[in-house]
Amino acid sequence: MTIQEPVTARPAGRPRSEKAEKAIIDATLDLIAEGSGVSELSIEAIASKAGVGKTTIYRRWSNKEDLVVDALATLRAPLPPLAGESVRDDLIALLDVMRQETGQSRSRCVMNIVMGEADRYPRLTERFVKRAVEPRRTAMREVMARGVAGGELSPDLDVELGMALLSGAMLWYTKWGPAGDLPEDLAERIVDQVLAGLAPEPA
Amino acid sequence: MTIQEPVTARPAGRPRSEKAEKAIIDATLDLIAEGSGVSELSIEAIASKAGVGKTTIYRRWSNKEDLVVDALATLRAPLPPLAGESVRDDLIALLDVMRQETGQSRSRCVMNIVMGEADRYPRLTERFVKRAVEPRRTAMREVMARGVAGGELSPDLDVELGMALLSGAMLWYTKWGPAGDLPEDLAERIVDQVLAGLAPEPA
DNA sequence: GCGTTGCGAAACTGAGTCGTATCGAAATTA
DNA sequence: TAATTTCGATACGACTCAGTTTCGCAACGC
Repeated sequence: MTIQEPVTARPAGRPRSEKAEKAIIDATLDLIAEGSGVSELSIEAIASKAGVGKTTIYRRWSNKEDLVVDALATLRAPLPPLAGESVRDDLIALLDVMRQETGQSRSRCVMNIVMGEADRYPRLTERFVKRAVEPRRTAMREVMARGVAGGELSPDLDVELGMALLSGAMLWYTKWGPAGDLPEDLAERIVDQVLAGLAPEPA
Repeated sequence: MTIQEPVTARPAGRPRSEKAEKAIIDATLDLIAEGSGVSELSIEAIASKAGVGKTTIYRRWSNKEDLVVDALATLRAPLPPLAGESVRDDLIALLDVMRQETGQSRSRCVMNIVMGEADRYPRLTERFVKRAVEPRRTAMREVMARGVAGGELSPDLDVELGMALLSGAMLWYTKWGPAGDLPEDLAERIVDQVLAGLAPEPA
Protein backbone atom coordinates (compact mmCIF):
# COMPACT_ATOMS: atom_id res chain seq x y z
CA MET A 1 0.00 0.00 0.00
CA THR A 2 1.85 3.04 -1.16
CA ILE A 3 -1.12 5.27 -1.77
CA GLN A 4 -2.64 6.88 1.30
CA GLU A 5 -6.40 6.88 1.03
CA PRO A 6 -8.07 9.92 2.53
CA VAL A 7 -10.18 8.85 5.44
CA THR A 8 -13.30 9.72 3.53
CA ALA A 9 -12.52 8.95 -0.08
CA ARG A 10 -13.54 11.89 -2.19
CA PRO A 11 -16.10 10.68 -4.71
CA ALA A 12 -15.78 11.63 -8.32
CA GLY A 13 -17.54 14.71 -9.58
CA ARG A 14 -18.06 18.23 -8.44
CA PRO A 15 -17.98 18.53 -4.67
CA ARG A 16 -20.88 19.98 -2.78
CA SER A 17 -20.63 23.66 -2.12
CA GLU A 18 -20.09 24.52 1.50
CA LYS A 19 -21.05 28.05 0.69
CA ALA A 20 -24.47 26.93 -0.50
CA GLU A 21 -24.94 24.90 2.63
CA LYS A 22 -24.12 27.83 4.85
CA ALA A 23 -26.37 30.11 2.83
CA ILE A 24 -29.27 27.69 3.27
CA ILE A 25 -28.85 27.43 7.02
CA ASP A 26 -28.49 31.17 7.27
CA ALA A 27 -31.56 31.88 5.20
CA THR A 28 -33.52 29.47 7.35
CA LEU A 29 -32.48 31.18 10.56
CA ASP A 30 -33.17 34.59 9.05
CA LEU A 31 -36.67 33.62 8.05
CA ILE A 32 -37.28 32.24 11.51
CA ALA A 33 -35.95 35.47 12.96
CA GLU A 34 -38.42 37.37 10.83
CA GLY A 35 -41.18 35.56 12.61
CA SER A 36 -41.87 32.41 10.66
CA GLY A 37 -42.94 29.39 12.58
CA VAL A 38 -41.95 26.00 11.28
CA SER A 39 -45.12 25.62 9.29
CA GLU A 40 -44.87 29.04 7.70
CA LEU A 41 -41.36 28.31 6.55
CA SER A 42 -41.38 27.21 2.95
CA ILE A 43 -38.54 25.49 1.24
CA GLU A 44 -39.13 27.74 -1.71
CA ALA A 45 -38.72 30.86 0.37
CA ILE A 46 -35.54 29.48 1.88
CA ALA A 47 -34.13 28.59 -1.53
CA SER A 48 -35.00 31.99 -2.89
CA LYS A 49 -33.52 33.85 0.06
CA ALA A 50 -30.38 31.73 -0.03
CA GLY A 51 -30.00 32.22 -3.79
CA VAL A 52 -30.06 28.51 -4.30
CA GLY A 53 -32.07 25.95 -6.23
CA LYS A 54 -34.54 23.78 -4.41
CA THR A 55 -32.60 20.80 -5.70
CA THR A 56 -29.61 21.87 -3.67
CA ILE A 57 -31.69 21.81 -0.52
CA TYR A 58 -33.32 18.48 -1.17
CA ARG A 59 -29.97 16.92 -1.97
CA ARG A 60 -28.95 17.64 1.65
CA TRP A 61 -32.10 17.40 3.72
CA SER A 62 -34.98 15.15 2.98
CA ASN A 63 -37.63 17.43 4.44
CA LYS A 64 -38.26 20.70 6.14
CA GLU A 65 -38.07 19.48 9.69
CA ASP A 66 -34.62 17.99 9.19
CA LEU A 67 -33.41 21.29 7.86
CA VAL A 68 -34.83 23.27 10.72
CA VAL A 69 -33.40 20.84 13.24
CA ASP A 70 -29.95 21.26 11.73
CA ALA A 71 -30.32 25.00 11.50
CA LEU A 72 -31.26 25.40 15.14
CA ALA A 73 -28.55 22.98 16.16
CA THR A 74 -25.91 25.32 14.77
CA LEU A 75 -26.80 27.85 17.45
CA ARG A 76 -24.38 27.57 20.29
CA ALA A 77 -24.98 28.88 23.73
CA PRO A 78 -22.62 31.77 24.33
CA LEU A 79 -21.57 31.27 27.91
CA PRO A 80 -20.33 34.34 29.72
CA PRO A 81 -16.93 34.22 31.37
CA LEU A 82 -17.37 33.47 35.03
CA ALA A 83 -15.11 35.15 37.51
CA GLY A 84 -15.41 32.14 39.75
CA GLU A 85 -15.20 34.12 42.95
CA SER A 86 -18.56 35.31 44.16
CA VAL A 87 -21.37 32.90 43.46
CA ARG A 88 -23.73 35.83 43.38
CA ASP A 89 -21.78 37.56 40.64
CA ASP A 90 -21.55 34.41 38.55
CA LEU A 91 -25.28 33.83 38.78
CA ILE A 92 -25.88 37.40 37.72
CA ALA A 93 -23.60 36.94 34.74
CA LEU A 94 -25.45 33.78 33.71
CA LEU A 95 -28.85 35.41 33.99
CA ASP A 96 -27.75 38.54 32.24
CA VAL A 97 -26.99 36.77 28.98
CA MET A 98 -30.60 35.62 28.99
CA ARG A 99 -31.70 39.20 29.38
CA GLN A 100 -29.47 40.43 26.60
CA GLU A 101 -30.68 37.75 24.23
CA THR A 102 -34.28 38.82 24.39
CA GLY A 103 -33.27 41.96 22.53
CA GLN A 104 -31.99 39.99 19.56
CA SER A 105 -34.63 38.93 17.12
CA ARG A 106 -32.89 35.71 16.19
CA SER A 107 -32.66 34.50 19.75
CA ARG A 108 -36.16 35.66 20.50
CA CYS A 109 -37.74 33.85 17.61
CA VAL A 110 -35.77 30.71 18.10
CA MET A 111 -36.95 30.73 21.67
CA ASN A 112 -40.49 31.20 20.49
CA ILE A 113 -40.25 28.21 18.23
CA VAL A 114 -38.71 26.02 20.85
CA MET A 115 -41.26 27.10 23.43
CA GLY A 116 -44.30 27.04 21.24
CA GLU A 117 -43.73 24.15 18.90
CA ALA A 118 -41.96 21.85 21.28
CA ASP A 119 -44.82 19.40 21.44
CA ARG A 120 -45.22 19.27 17.70
CA TYR A 121 -41.57 18.76 16.79
CA PRO A 122 -40.00 16.78 19.59
CA ARG A 123 -36.80 15.98 17.69
CA LEU A 124 -36.24 19.65 17.13
CA THR A 125 -36.57 20.52 20.78
CA GLU A 126 -34.53 17.59 21.94
CA ARG A 127 -31.57 18.53 19.84
CA PHE A 128 -31.83 22.22 20.57
CA VAL A 129 -31.97 21.60 24.27
CA LYS A 130 -28.88 19.46 24.08
CA ARG A 131 -26.91 22.10 22.20
CA ALA A 132 -28.14 25.33 23.64
CA VAL A 133 -29.89 24.75 26.93
CA GLU A 134 -27.96 21.96 28.58
CA PRO A 135 -24.58 23.75 28.60
CA ARG A 136 -26.06 26.68 30.46
CA ARG A 137 -27.82 24.45 32.90
CA THR A 138 -24.59 22.67 33.58
CA ALA A 139 -22.74 25.92 34.12
CA MET A 140 -25.37 27.20 36.50
CA ARG A 141 -25.51 23.91 38.34
CA GLU A 142 -21.78 24.02 38.90
CA VAL A 143 -21.89 27.55 40.18
CA MET A 144 -24.61 26.68 42.64
CA ALA A 145 -22.89 23.52 43.78
CA ARG A 146 -19.85 25.66 44.45
CA GLY A 147 -22.02 27.98 46.48
CA VAL A 148 -23.39 25.15 48.55
CA ALA A 149 -19.94 23.75 49.18
CA GLY A 150 -18.47 27.14 50.00
CA GLY A 151 -21.22 28.24 52.34
CA GLU A 152 -22.59 30.99 50.16
CA LEU A 153 -25.77 28.99 49.66
CA SER A 154 -27.85 26.97 52.05
CA PRO A 155 -26.26 23.56 52.66
CA ASP A 156 -29.46 21.61 52.03
CA LEU A 157 -30.43 23.58 48.94
CA ASP A 158 -32.31 21.83 46.13
CA VAL A 159 -30.09 23.03 43.31
CA GLU A 160 -32.54 22.17 40.53
CA LEU A 161 -35.25 24.15 42.24
CA GLY A 162 -32.91 27.06 42.71
CA MET A 163 -32.10 27.05 39.02
CA ALA A 164 -35.78 27.04 38.18
CA LEU A 165 -36.33 30.07 40.38
CA LEU A 166 -33.59 32.09 38.75
CA SER A 167 -34.08 31.10 35.13
CA GLY A 168 -37.83 31.03 35.44
CA ALA A 169 -38.00 34.56 36.74
CA MET A 170 -35.99 35.83 33.80
CA LEU A 171 -38.08 33.78 31.39
CA TRP A 172 -41.19 35.24 32.93
CA TYR A 173 -39.99 38.78 32.38
CA THR A 174 -39.08 38.13 28.76
CA LYS A 175 -42.58 36.86 28.09
CA TRP A 176 -44.93 38.78 30.28
CA GLY A 177 -42.83 41.63 31.48
CA PRO A 178 -43.39 45.23 30.47
CA ALA A 179 -42.90 45.92 26.79
CA GLY A 180 -39.55 47.16 25.60
CA ASP A 181 -36.11 46.36 26.84
CA LEU A 182 -35.68 44.78 30.20
CA PRO A 183 -33.98 46.95 32.83
CA GLU A 184 -30.23 46.52 32.92
CA ASP A 185 -30.12 45.62 36.58
CA LEU A 186 -32.82 42.98 36.30
CA ALA A 187 -30.48 40.03 36.63
CA GLU A 188 -28.94 41.53 39.70
CA ARG A 189 -32.28 42.21 41.31
CA ILE A 190 -33.53 38.71 40.59
CA VAL A 191 -30.46 37.06 42.05
CA ASP A 192 -30.46 39.19 45.16
CA GLN A 193 -34.14 38.66 45.76
CA VAL A 194 -33.86 34.92 45.28
CA LEU A 195 -30.88 34.70 47.59
CA ALA A 196 -32.53 36.75 50.29
CA GLY A 197 -36.02 35.30 50.01
CA LEU A 198 -39.31 37.10 50.25
CA ALA A 199 -39.82 36.57 53.93
CA PRO A 200 -38.87 39.43 56.20
CA GLU A 201 -35.41 39.31 57.66
CA PRO A 202 -35.48 37.68 61.00
CA ALA A 203 -34.90 40.61 63.21
CA MET B 1 -96.83 53.17 22.22
CA THR B 2 -98.60 50.03 23.20
CA ILE B 3 -96.22 47.57 21.65
CA GLN B 4 -92.96 46.97 23.46
CA GLU B 5 -90.11 46.62 21.03
CA PRO B 6 -87.42 44.18 22.12
CA VAL B 7 -84.20 46.05 22.73
CA THR B 8 -82.60 44.36 19.75
CA ALA B 9 -85.36 43.92 17.22
CA ARG B 10 -85.28 40.36 15.96
CA PRO B 11 -84.85 40.49 12.18
CA ALA B 12 -86.97 38.32 9.99
CA GLY B 13 -85.70 34.98 8.88
CA ARG B 14 -84.12 31.96 10.49
CA PRO B 15 -82.08 32.92 13.53
CA ARG B 16 -78.45 31.98 13.81
CA SER B 17 -77.84 28.74 15.56
CA GLU B 18 -76.11 29.12 18.89
CA LYS B 19 -75.35 25.44 18.78
CA ALA B 20 -73.39 25.88 15.59
CA GLU B 21 -71.47 28.76 17.08
CA LYS B 22 -70.53 26.74 20.11
CA ALA B 23 -69.56 23.78 17.95
CA ILE B 24 -67.24 25.97 15.91
CA ILE B 25 -65.50 27.40 18.94
CA ASP B 26 -65.21 23.96 20.43
CA ALA B 27 -63.79 22.43 17.30
CA THR B 28 -61.26 25.22 17.11
CA LEU B 29 -60.09 24.64 20.65
CA ASP B 30 -59.98 20.91 20.09
CA LEU B 31 -57.82 21.24 17.02
CA ILE B 32 -55.51 23.57 18.90
CA ALA B 33 -55.39 21.05 21.73
CA GLU B 34 -54.39 18.39 19.23
CA GLY B 35 -51.33 20.42 18.45
CA SER B 36 -52.25 22.79 15.67
CA GLY B 37 -50.63 26.16 15.63
CA VAL B 38 -52.57 29.06 14.27
CA SER B 39 -51.16 28.61 10.81
CA GLU B 40 -51.88 24.89 10.68
CA LEU B 41 -55.48 25.49 11.61
CA SER B 42 -57.63 25.45 8.53
CA ILE B 43 -61.13 26.75 8.36
CA GLU B 44 -62.06 23.68 6.43
CA ALA B 45 -60.83 21.37 9.16
CA ILE B 46 -62.72 23.38 11.75
CA ALA B 47 -65.93 23.27 9.71
CA SER B 48 -65.59 19.57 9.16
CA LYS B 49 -64.89 18.83 12.82
CA ALA B 50 -67.75 21.04 13.93
CA GLY B 51 -70.15 19.45 11.42
CA VAL B 52 -70.83 22.81 9.92
CA GLY B 53 -70.59 24.47 6.54
CA LYS B 54 -67.79 26.89 5.87
CA THR B 55 -70.42 29.50 5.14
CA THR B 56 -71.57 29.33 8.71
CA ILE B 57 -68.11 30.21 9.89
CA TYR B 58 -67.51 33.03 7.45
CA ARG B 59 -70.85 34.53 8.32
CA ARG B 60 -69.58 35.04 11.87
CA TRP B 61 -65.87 35.66 11.59
CA SER B 62 -64.18 37.34 8.71
CA ASN B 63 -60.93 35.46 9.03
CA LYS B 64 -59.07 32.81 10.93
CA GLU B 65 -57.37 35.08 13.40
CA ASP B 66 -60.65 36.61 14.54
CA LEU B 67 -62.03 33.17 15.18
CA VAL B 68 -59.00 32.04 17.15
CA VAL B 69 -59.02 35.23 19.16
CA ASP B 70 -62.64 34.63 20.11
CA ALA B 71 -62.04 30.98 20.83
CA LEU B 72 -59.15 31.68 23.17
CA ALA B 73 -61.07 34.48 24.78
CA THR B 74 -63.73 32.02 25.94
CA LEU B 75 -61.18 30.40 28.19
CA ARG B 76 -61.58 31.82 31.62
CA ALA B 77 -59.01 31.61 34.31
CA PRO B 78 -60.25 29.24 36.99
CA LEU B 79 -59.13 30.90 40.16
CA PRO B 80 -58.80 28.66 43.17
CA PRO B 81 -60.64 29.59 46.33
CA LEU B 82 -58.25 31.36 48.65
CA ALA B 83 -58.49 30.73 52.33
CA GLY B 84 -57.25 34.23 52.96
CA GLU B 85 -55.43 33.32 56.12
CA SER B 86 -51.88 32.23 55.48
CA VAL B 87 -50.23 34.05 52.62
CA ARG B 88 -48.07 31.02 52.09
CA ASP B 89 -51.07 28.74 51.62
CA ASP B 90 -52.75 31.12 49.21
CA LEU B 91 -49.64 31.40 47.09
CA ILE B 92 -49.39 27.63 47.00
CA ALA B 93 -52.99 27.38 45.89
CA LEU B 94 -52.40 29.89 43.11
CA LEU B 95 -49.31 28.10 41.86
CA ASP B 96 -50.90 24.71 42.09
CA VAL B 97 -53.55 25.49 39.50
CA MET B 98 -50.72 26.24 37.11
CA ARG B 99 -49.24 22.86 37.84
CA GLN B 100 -52.53 21.06 37.36
CA GLU B 101 -53.15 22.76 34.06
CA THR B 102 -50.01 21.47 32.45
CA GLY B 103 -51.56 18.03 32.55
CA GLN B 104 -54.50 19.11 30.40
CA SER B 105 -53.80 19.13 26.72
CA ARG B 106 -56.11 22.04 26.04
CA SER B 107 -54.42 24.31 28.54
CA ARG B 108 -51.00 23.14 27.47
CA CYS B 109 -51.55 23.85 23.80
CA VAL B 110 -53.21 27.14 24.37
CA MET B 111 -50.22 28.10 26.44
CA ASN B 112 -47.94 27.00 23.65
CA ILE B 113 -49.76 29.19 21.18
CA VAL B 114 -49.74 32.18 23.43
CA MET B 115 -46.08 31.72 24.26
CA GLY B 116 -44.85 30.84 20.82
CA GLU B 117 -46.96 32.92 18.51
CA ALA B 118 -47.27 35.99 20.65
CA ASP B 119 -45.08 38.09 18.39
CA ARG B 120 -46.94 37.05 15.27
CA TYR B 121 -50.47 37.57 16.52
CA PRO B 122 -50.35 40.44 18.98
CA ARG B 123 -54.12 40.93 19.11
CA LEU B 124 -54.56 37.33 20.09
CA THR B 125 -52.10 37.55 22.92
CA GLU B 126 -53.38 40.85 24.12
CA ARG B 127 -56.89 39.59 24.48
CA PHE B 128 -55.90 36.29 25.99
CA VAL B 129 -53.73 38.00 28.56
CA LYS B 130 -56.59 40.23 29.54
CA ARG B 131 -58.99 37.33 30.00
CA ALA B 132 -56.82 34.61 31.38
CA VAL B 133 -53.57 36.00 32.71
CA GLU B 134 -54.49 39.31 34.25
CA PRO B 135 -57.03 37.95 36.74
CA ARG B 136 -54.46 35.59 38.16
CA ARG B 137 -51.87 38.29 38.35
CA THR B 138 -54.29 40.48 40.19
CA ALA B 139 -55.14 37.74 42.63
CA MET B 140 -51.52 36.99 43.32
CA ARG B 141 -50.68 40.65 43.65
CA GLU B 142 -53.37 41.07 46.26
CA VAL B 143 -52.21 38.10 48.24
CA MET B 144 -48.67 39.40 48.29
CA ALA B 145 -49.75 42.90 49.20
CA ARG B 146 -51.63 41.38 52.10
CA GLY B 147 -48.46 39.57 53.09
CA VAL B 148 -46.45 42.76 53.04
CA ALA B 149 -49.02 44.59 55.09
CA GLY B 150 -49.42 41.77 57.56
CA GLY B 151 -45.73 41.17 58.10
CA GLU B 152 -45.59 37.77 56.48
CA LEU B 153 -43.50 39.22 53.67
CA SER B 154 -40.63 41.64 53.70
CA PRO B 155 -41.90 45.21 54.05
CA ASP B 156 -39.83 46.57 51.17
CA LEU B 157 -40.63 43.68 48.84
CA ASP B 158 -40.89 44.33 45.09
CA VAL B 159 -44.18 42.57 44.56
CA GLU B 160 -43.85 42.29 40.81
CA LEU B 161 -40.47 40.66 41.15
CA GLY B 162 -41.84 38.26 43.70
CA MET B 163 -44.62 37.25 41.35
CA ALA B 164 -42.08 36.67 38.60
CA LEU B 165 -40.08 34.38 40.85
CA LEU B 166 -43.03 32.25 41.80
CA SER B 167 -44.82 32.06 38.47
CA GLY B 168 -41.59 31.85 36.52
CA ALA B 169 -40.36 28.88 38.47
CA MET B 170 -43.55 26.98 37.76
CA LEU B 171 -43.44 28.02 34.12
CA TRP B 172 -39.89 26.78 33.93
CA TYR B 173 -40.83 23.38 35.25
CA THR B 174 -43.70 23.01 32.83
CA LYS B 175 -41.38 23.69 29.93
CA TRP B 176 -38.02 22.28 30.83
CA GLY B 177 -38.76 20.13 33.80
CA PRO B 178 -38.53 16.35 33.76
CA ALA B 179 -40.98 14.65 31.44
CA GLY B 180 -44.25 13.42 32.83
CA ASP B 181 -46.42 14.89 35.53
CA LEU B 182 -44.99 17.42 37.87
CA PRO B 183 -44.66 16.33 41.49
CA GLU B 184 -47.69 17.11 43.57
CA ASP B 185 -45.79 19.07 46.16
CA LEU B 186 -44.00 21.24 43.61
CA ALA B 187 -46.02 24.36 44.31
CA GLU B 188 -45.36 24.00 48.00
CA ARG B 189 -41.65 23.53 47.52
CA ILE B 190 -41.39 26.51 45.21
CA VAL B 191 -43.22 28.81 47.59
CA ASP B 192 -41.23 27.70 50.61
CA GLN B 193 -37.96 28.05 48.80
CA VAL B 194 -38.82 31.48 47.47
CA LEU B 195 -39.94 32.66 50.87
CA ALA B 196 -36.85 31.39 52.61
CA GLY B 197 -34.31 32.33 49.96
CA LEU B 198 -31.32 30.38 48.82
CA ALA B 199 -28.86 31.92 51.17
CA PRO B 200 -28.03 30.00 54.31
CA GLU B 201 -30.05 30.91 57.35
CA PRO B 202 -28.23 33.47 59.36
CA ALA B 203 -27.06 31.43 62.31
C1' DG C 1 -10.76 15.21 -22.92
C1' DC C 2 -14.12 12.20 -20.44
C1' DG C 3 -17.12 10.65 -16.97
C1' DT C 4 -19.23 12.01 -12.90
C1' DT C 5 -21.46 14.88 -9.80
C1' DG C 6 -23.26 19.41 -8.12
C1' DC C 7 -25.09 23.77 -9.55
C1' DG C 8 -29.30 27.17 -10.28
C1' DA C 9 -33.38 27.75 -12.97
C1' DA C 10 -37.54 26.31 -14.52
C1' DA C 11 -41.41 23.39 -15.36
C1' DC C 12 -44.36 20.07 -13.56
C1' DT C 13 -47.69 17.11 -10.65
C1' DG C 14 -50.53 16.69 -6.89
C1' DA C 15 -52.32 18.10 -2.61
C1' DG C 16 -54.25 21.52 0.25
C1' DT C 17 -56.38 25.88 1.34
C1' DC C 18 -58.98 30.28 1.02
C1' DG C 19 -62.85 32.83 0.27
C1' DT C 20 -67.03 33.02 -2.67
C1' DA C 21 -71.09 31.33 -4.81
C1' DT C 22 -74.94 28.35 -5.37
C1' DC C 23 -78.13 24.76 -4.05
C1' DG C 24 -82.44 22.88 -1.74
C1' DA C 25 -84.10 22.47 2.92
C1' DA C 26 -85.30 24.43 7.44
C1' DA C 27 -86.66 28.02 10.69
C1' DT C 28 -88.60 32.10 11.69
C1' DT C 29 -91.60 36.69 11.25
C1' DA C 30 -95.35 39.10 9.39
C1' DT D 1 -98.87 31.65 3.00
C1' DA D 2 -95.06 34.75 1.63
C1' DA D 3 -90.73 36.79 2.59
C1' DT D 4 -86.50 36.42 4.71
C1' DT D 5 -82.54 34.47 6.65
C1' DT D 6 -79.69 30.59 8.03
C1' DC D 7 -78.54 25.91 7.48
C1' DG D 8 -75.05 22.16 5.57
C1' DA D 9 -73.23 20.61 1.24
C1' DT D 10 -70.80 21.18 -2.69
C1' DA D 11 -68.32 23.29 -6.40
C1' DC D 12 -65.35 26.78 -8.05
C1' DG D 13 -61.11 29.66 -9.31
C1' DA D 14 -57.00 31.31 -7.64
C1' DC D 15 -53.22 30.50 -5.10
C1' DT D 16 -49.27 28.28 -2.39
C1' DC D 17 -46.35 24.70 -1.57
C1' DA D 18 -43.92 20.03 -1.53
C1' DG D 19 -41.19 17.25 -3.89
C1' DT D 20 -39.56 15.55 -8.62
C1' DT D 21 -37.69 16.06 -13.03
C1' DT D 22 -35.20 18.18 -16.70
C1' DC D 23 -32.07 21.48 -18.59
C1' DG D 24 -27.49 23.42 -19.75
C1' DC D 25 -23.46 24.70 -17.33
C1' DA D 26 -19.58 24.29 -13.81
C1' DA D 27 -16.15 21.80 -11.11
C1' DC D 28 -13.79 18.03 -10.00
C1' DG D 29 -10.68 13.23 -10.67
C1' DC D 30 -8.43 10.57 -13.87
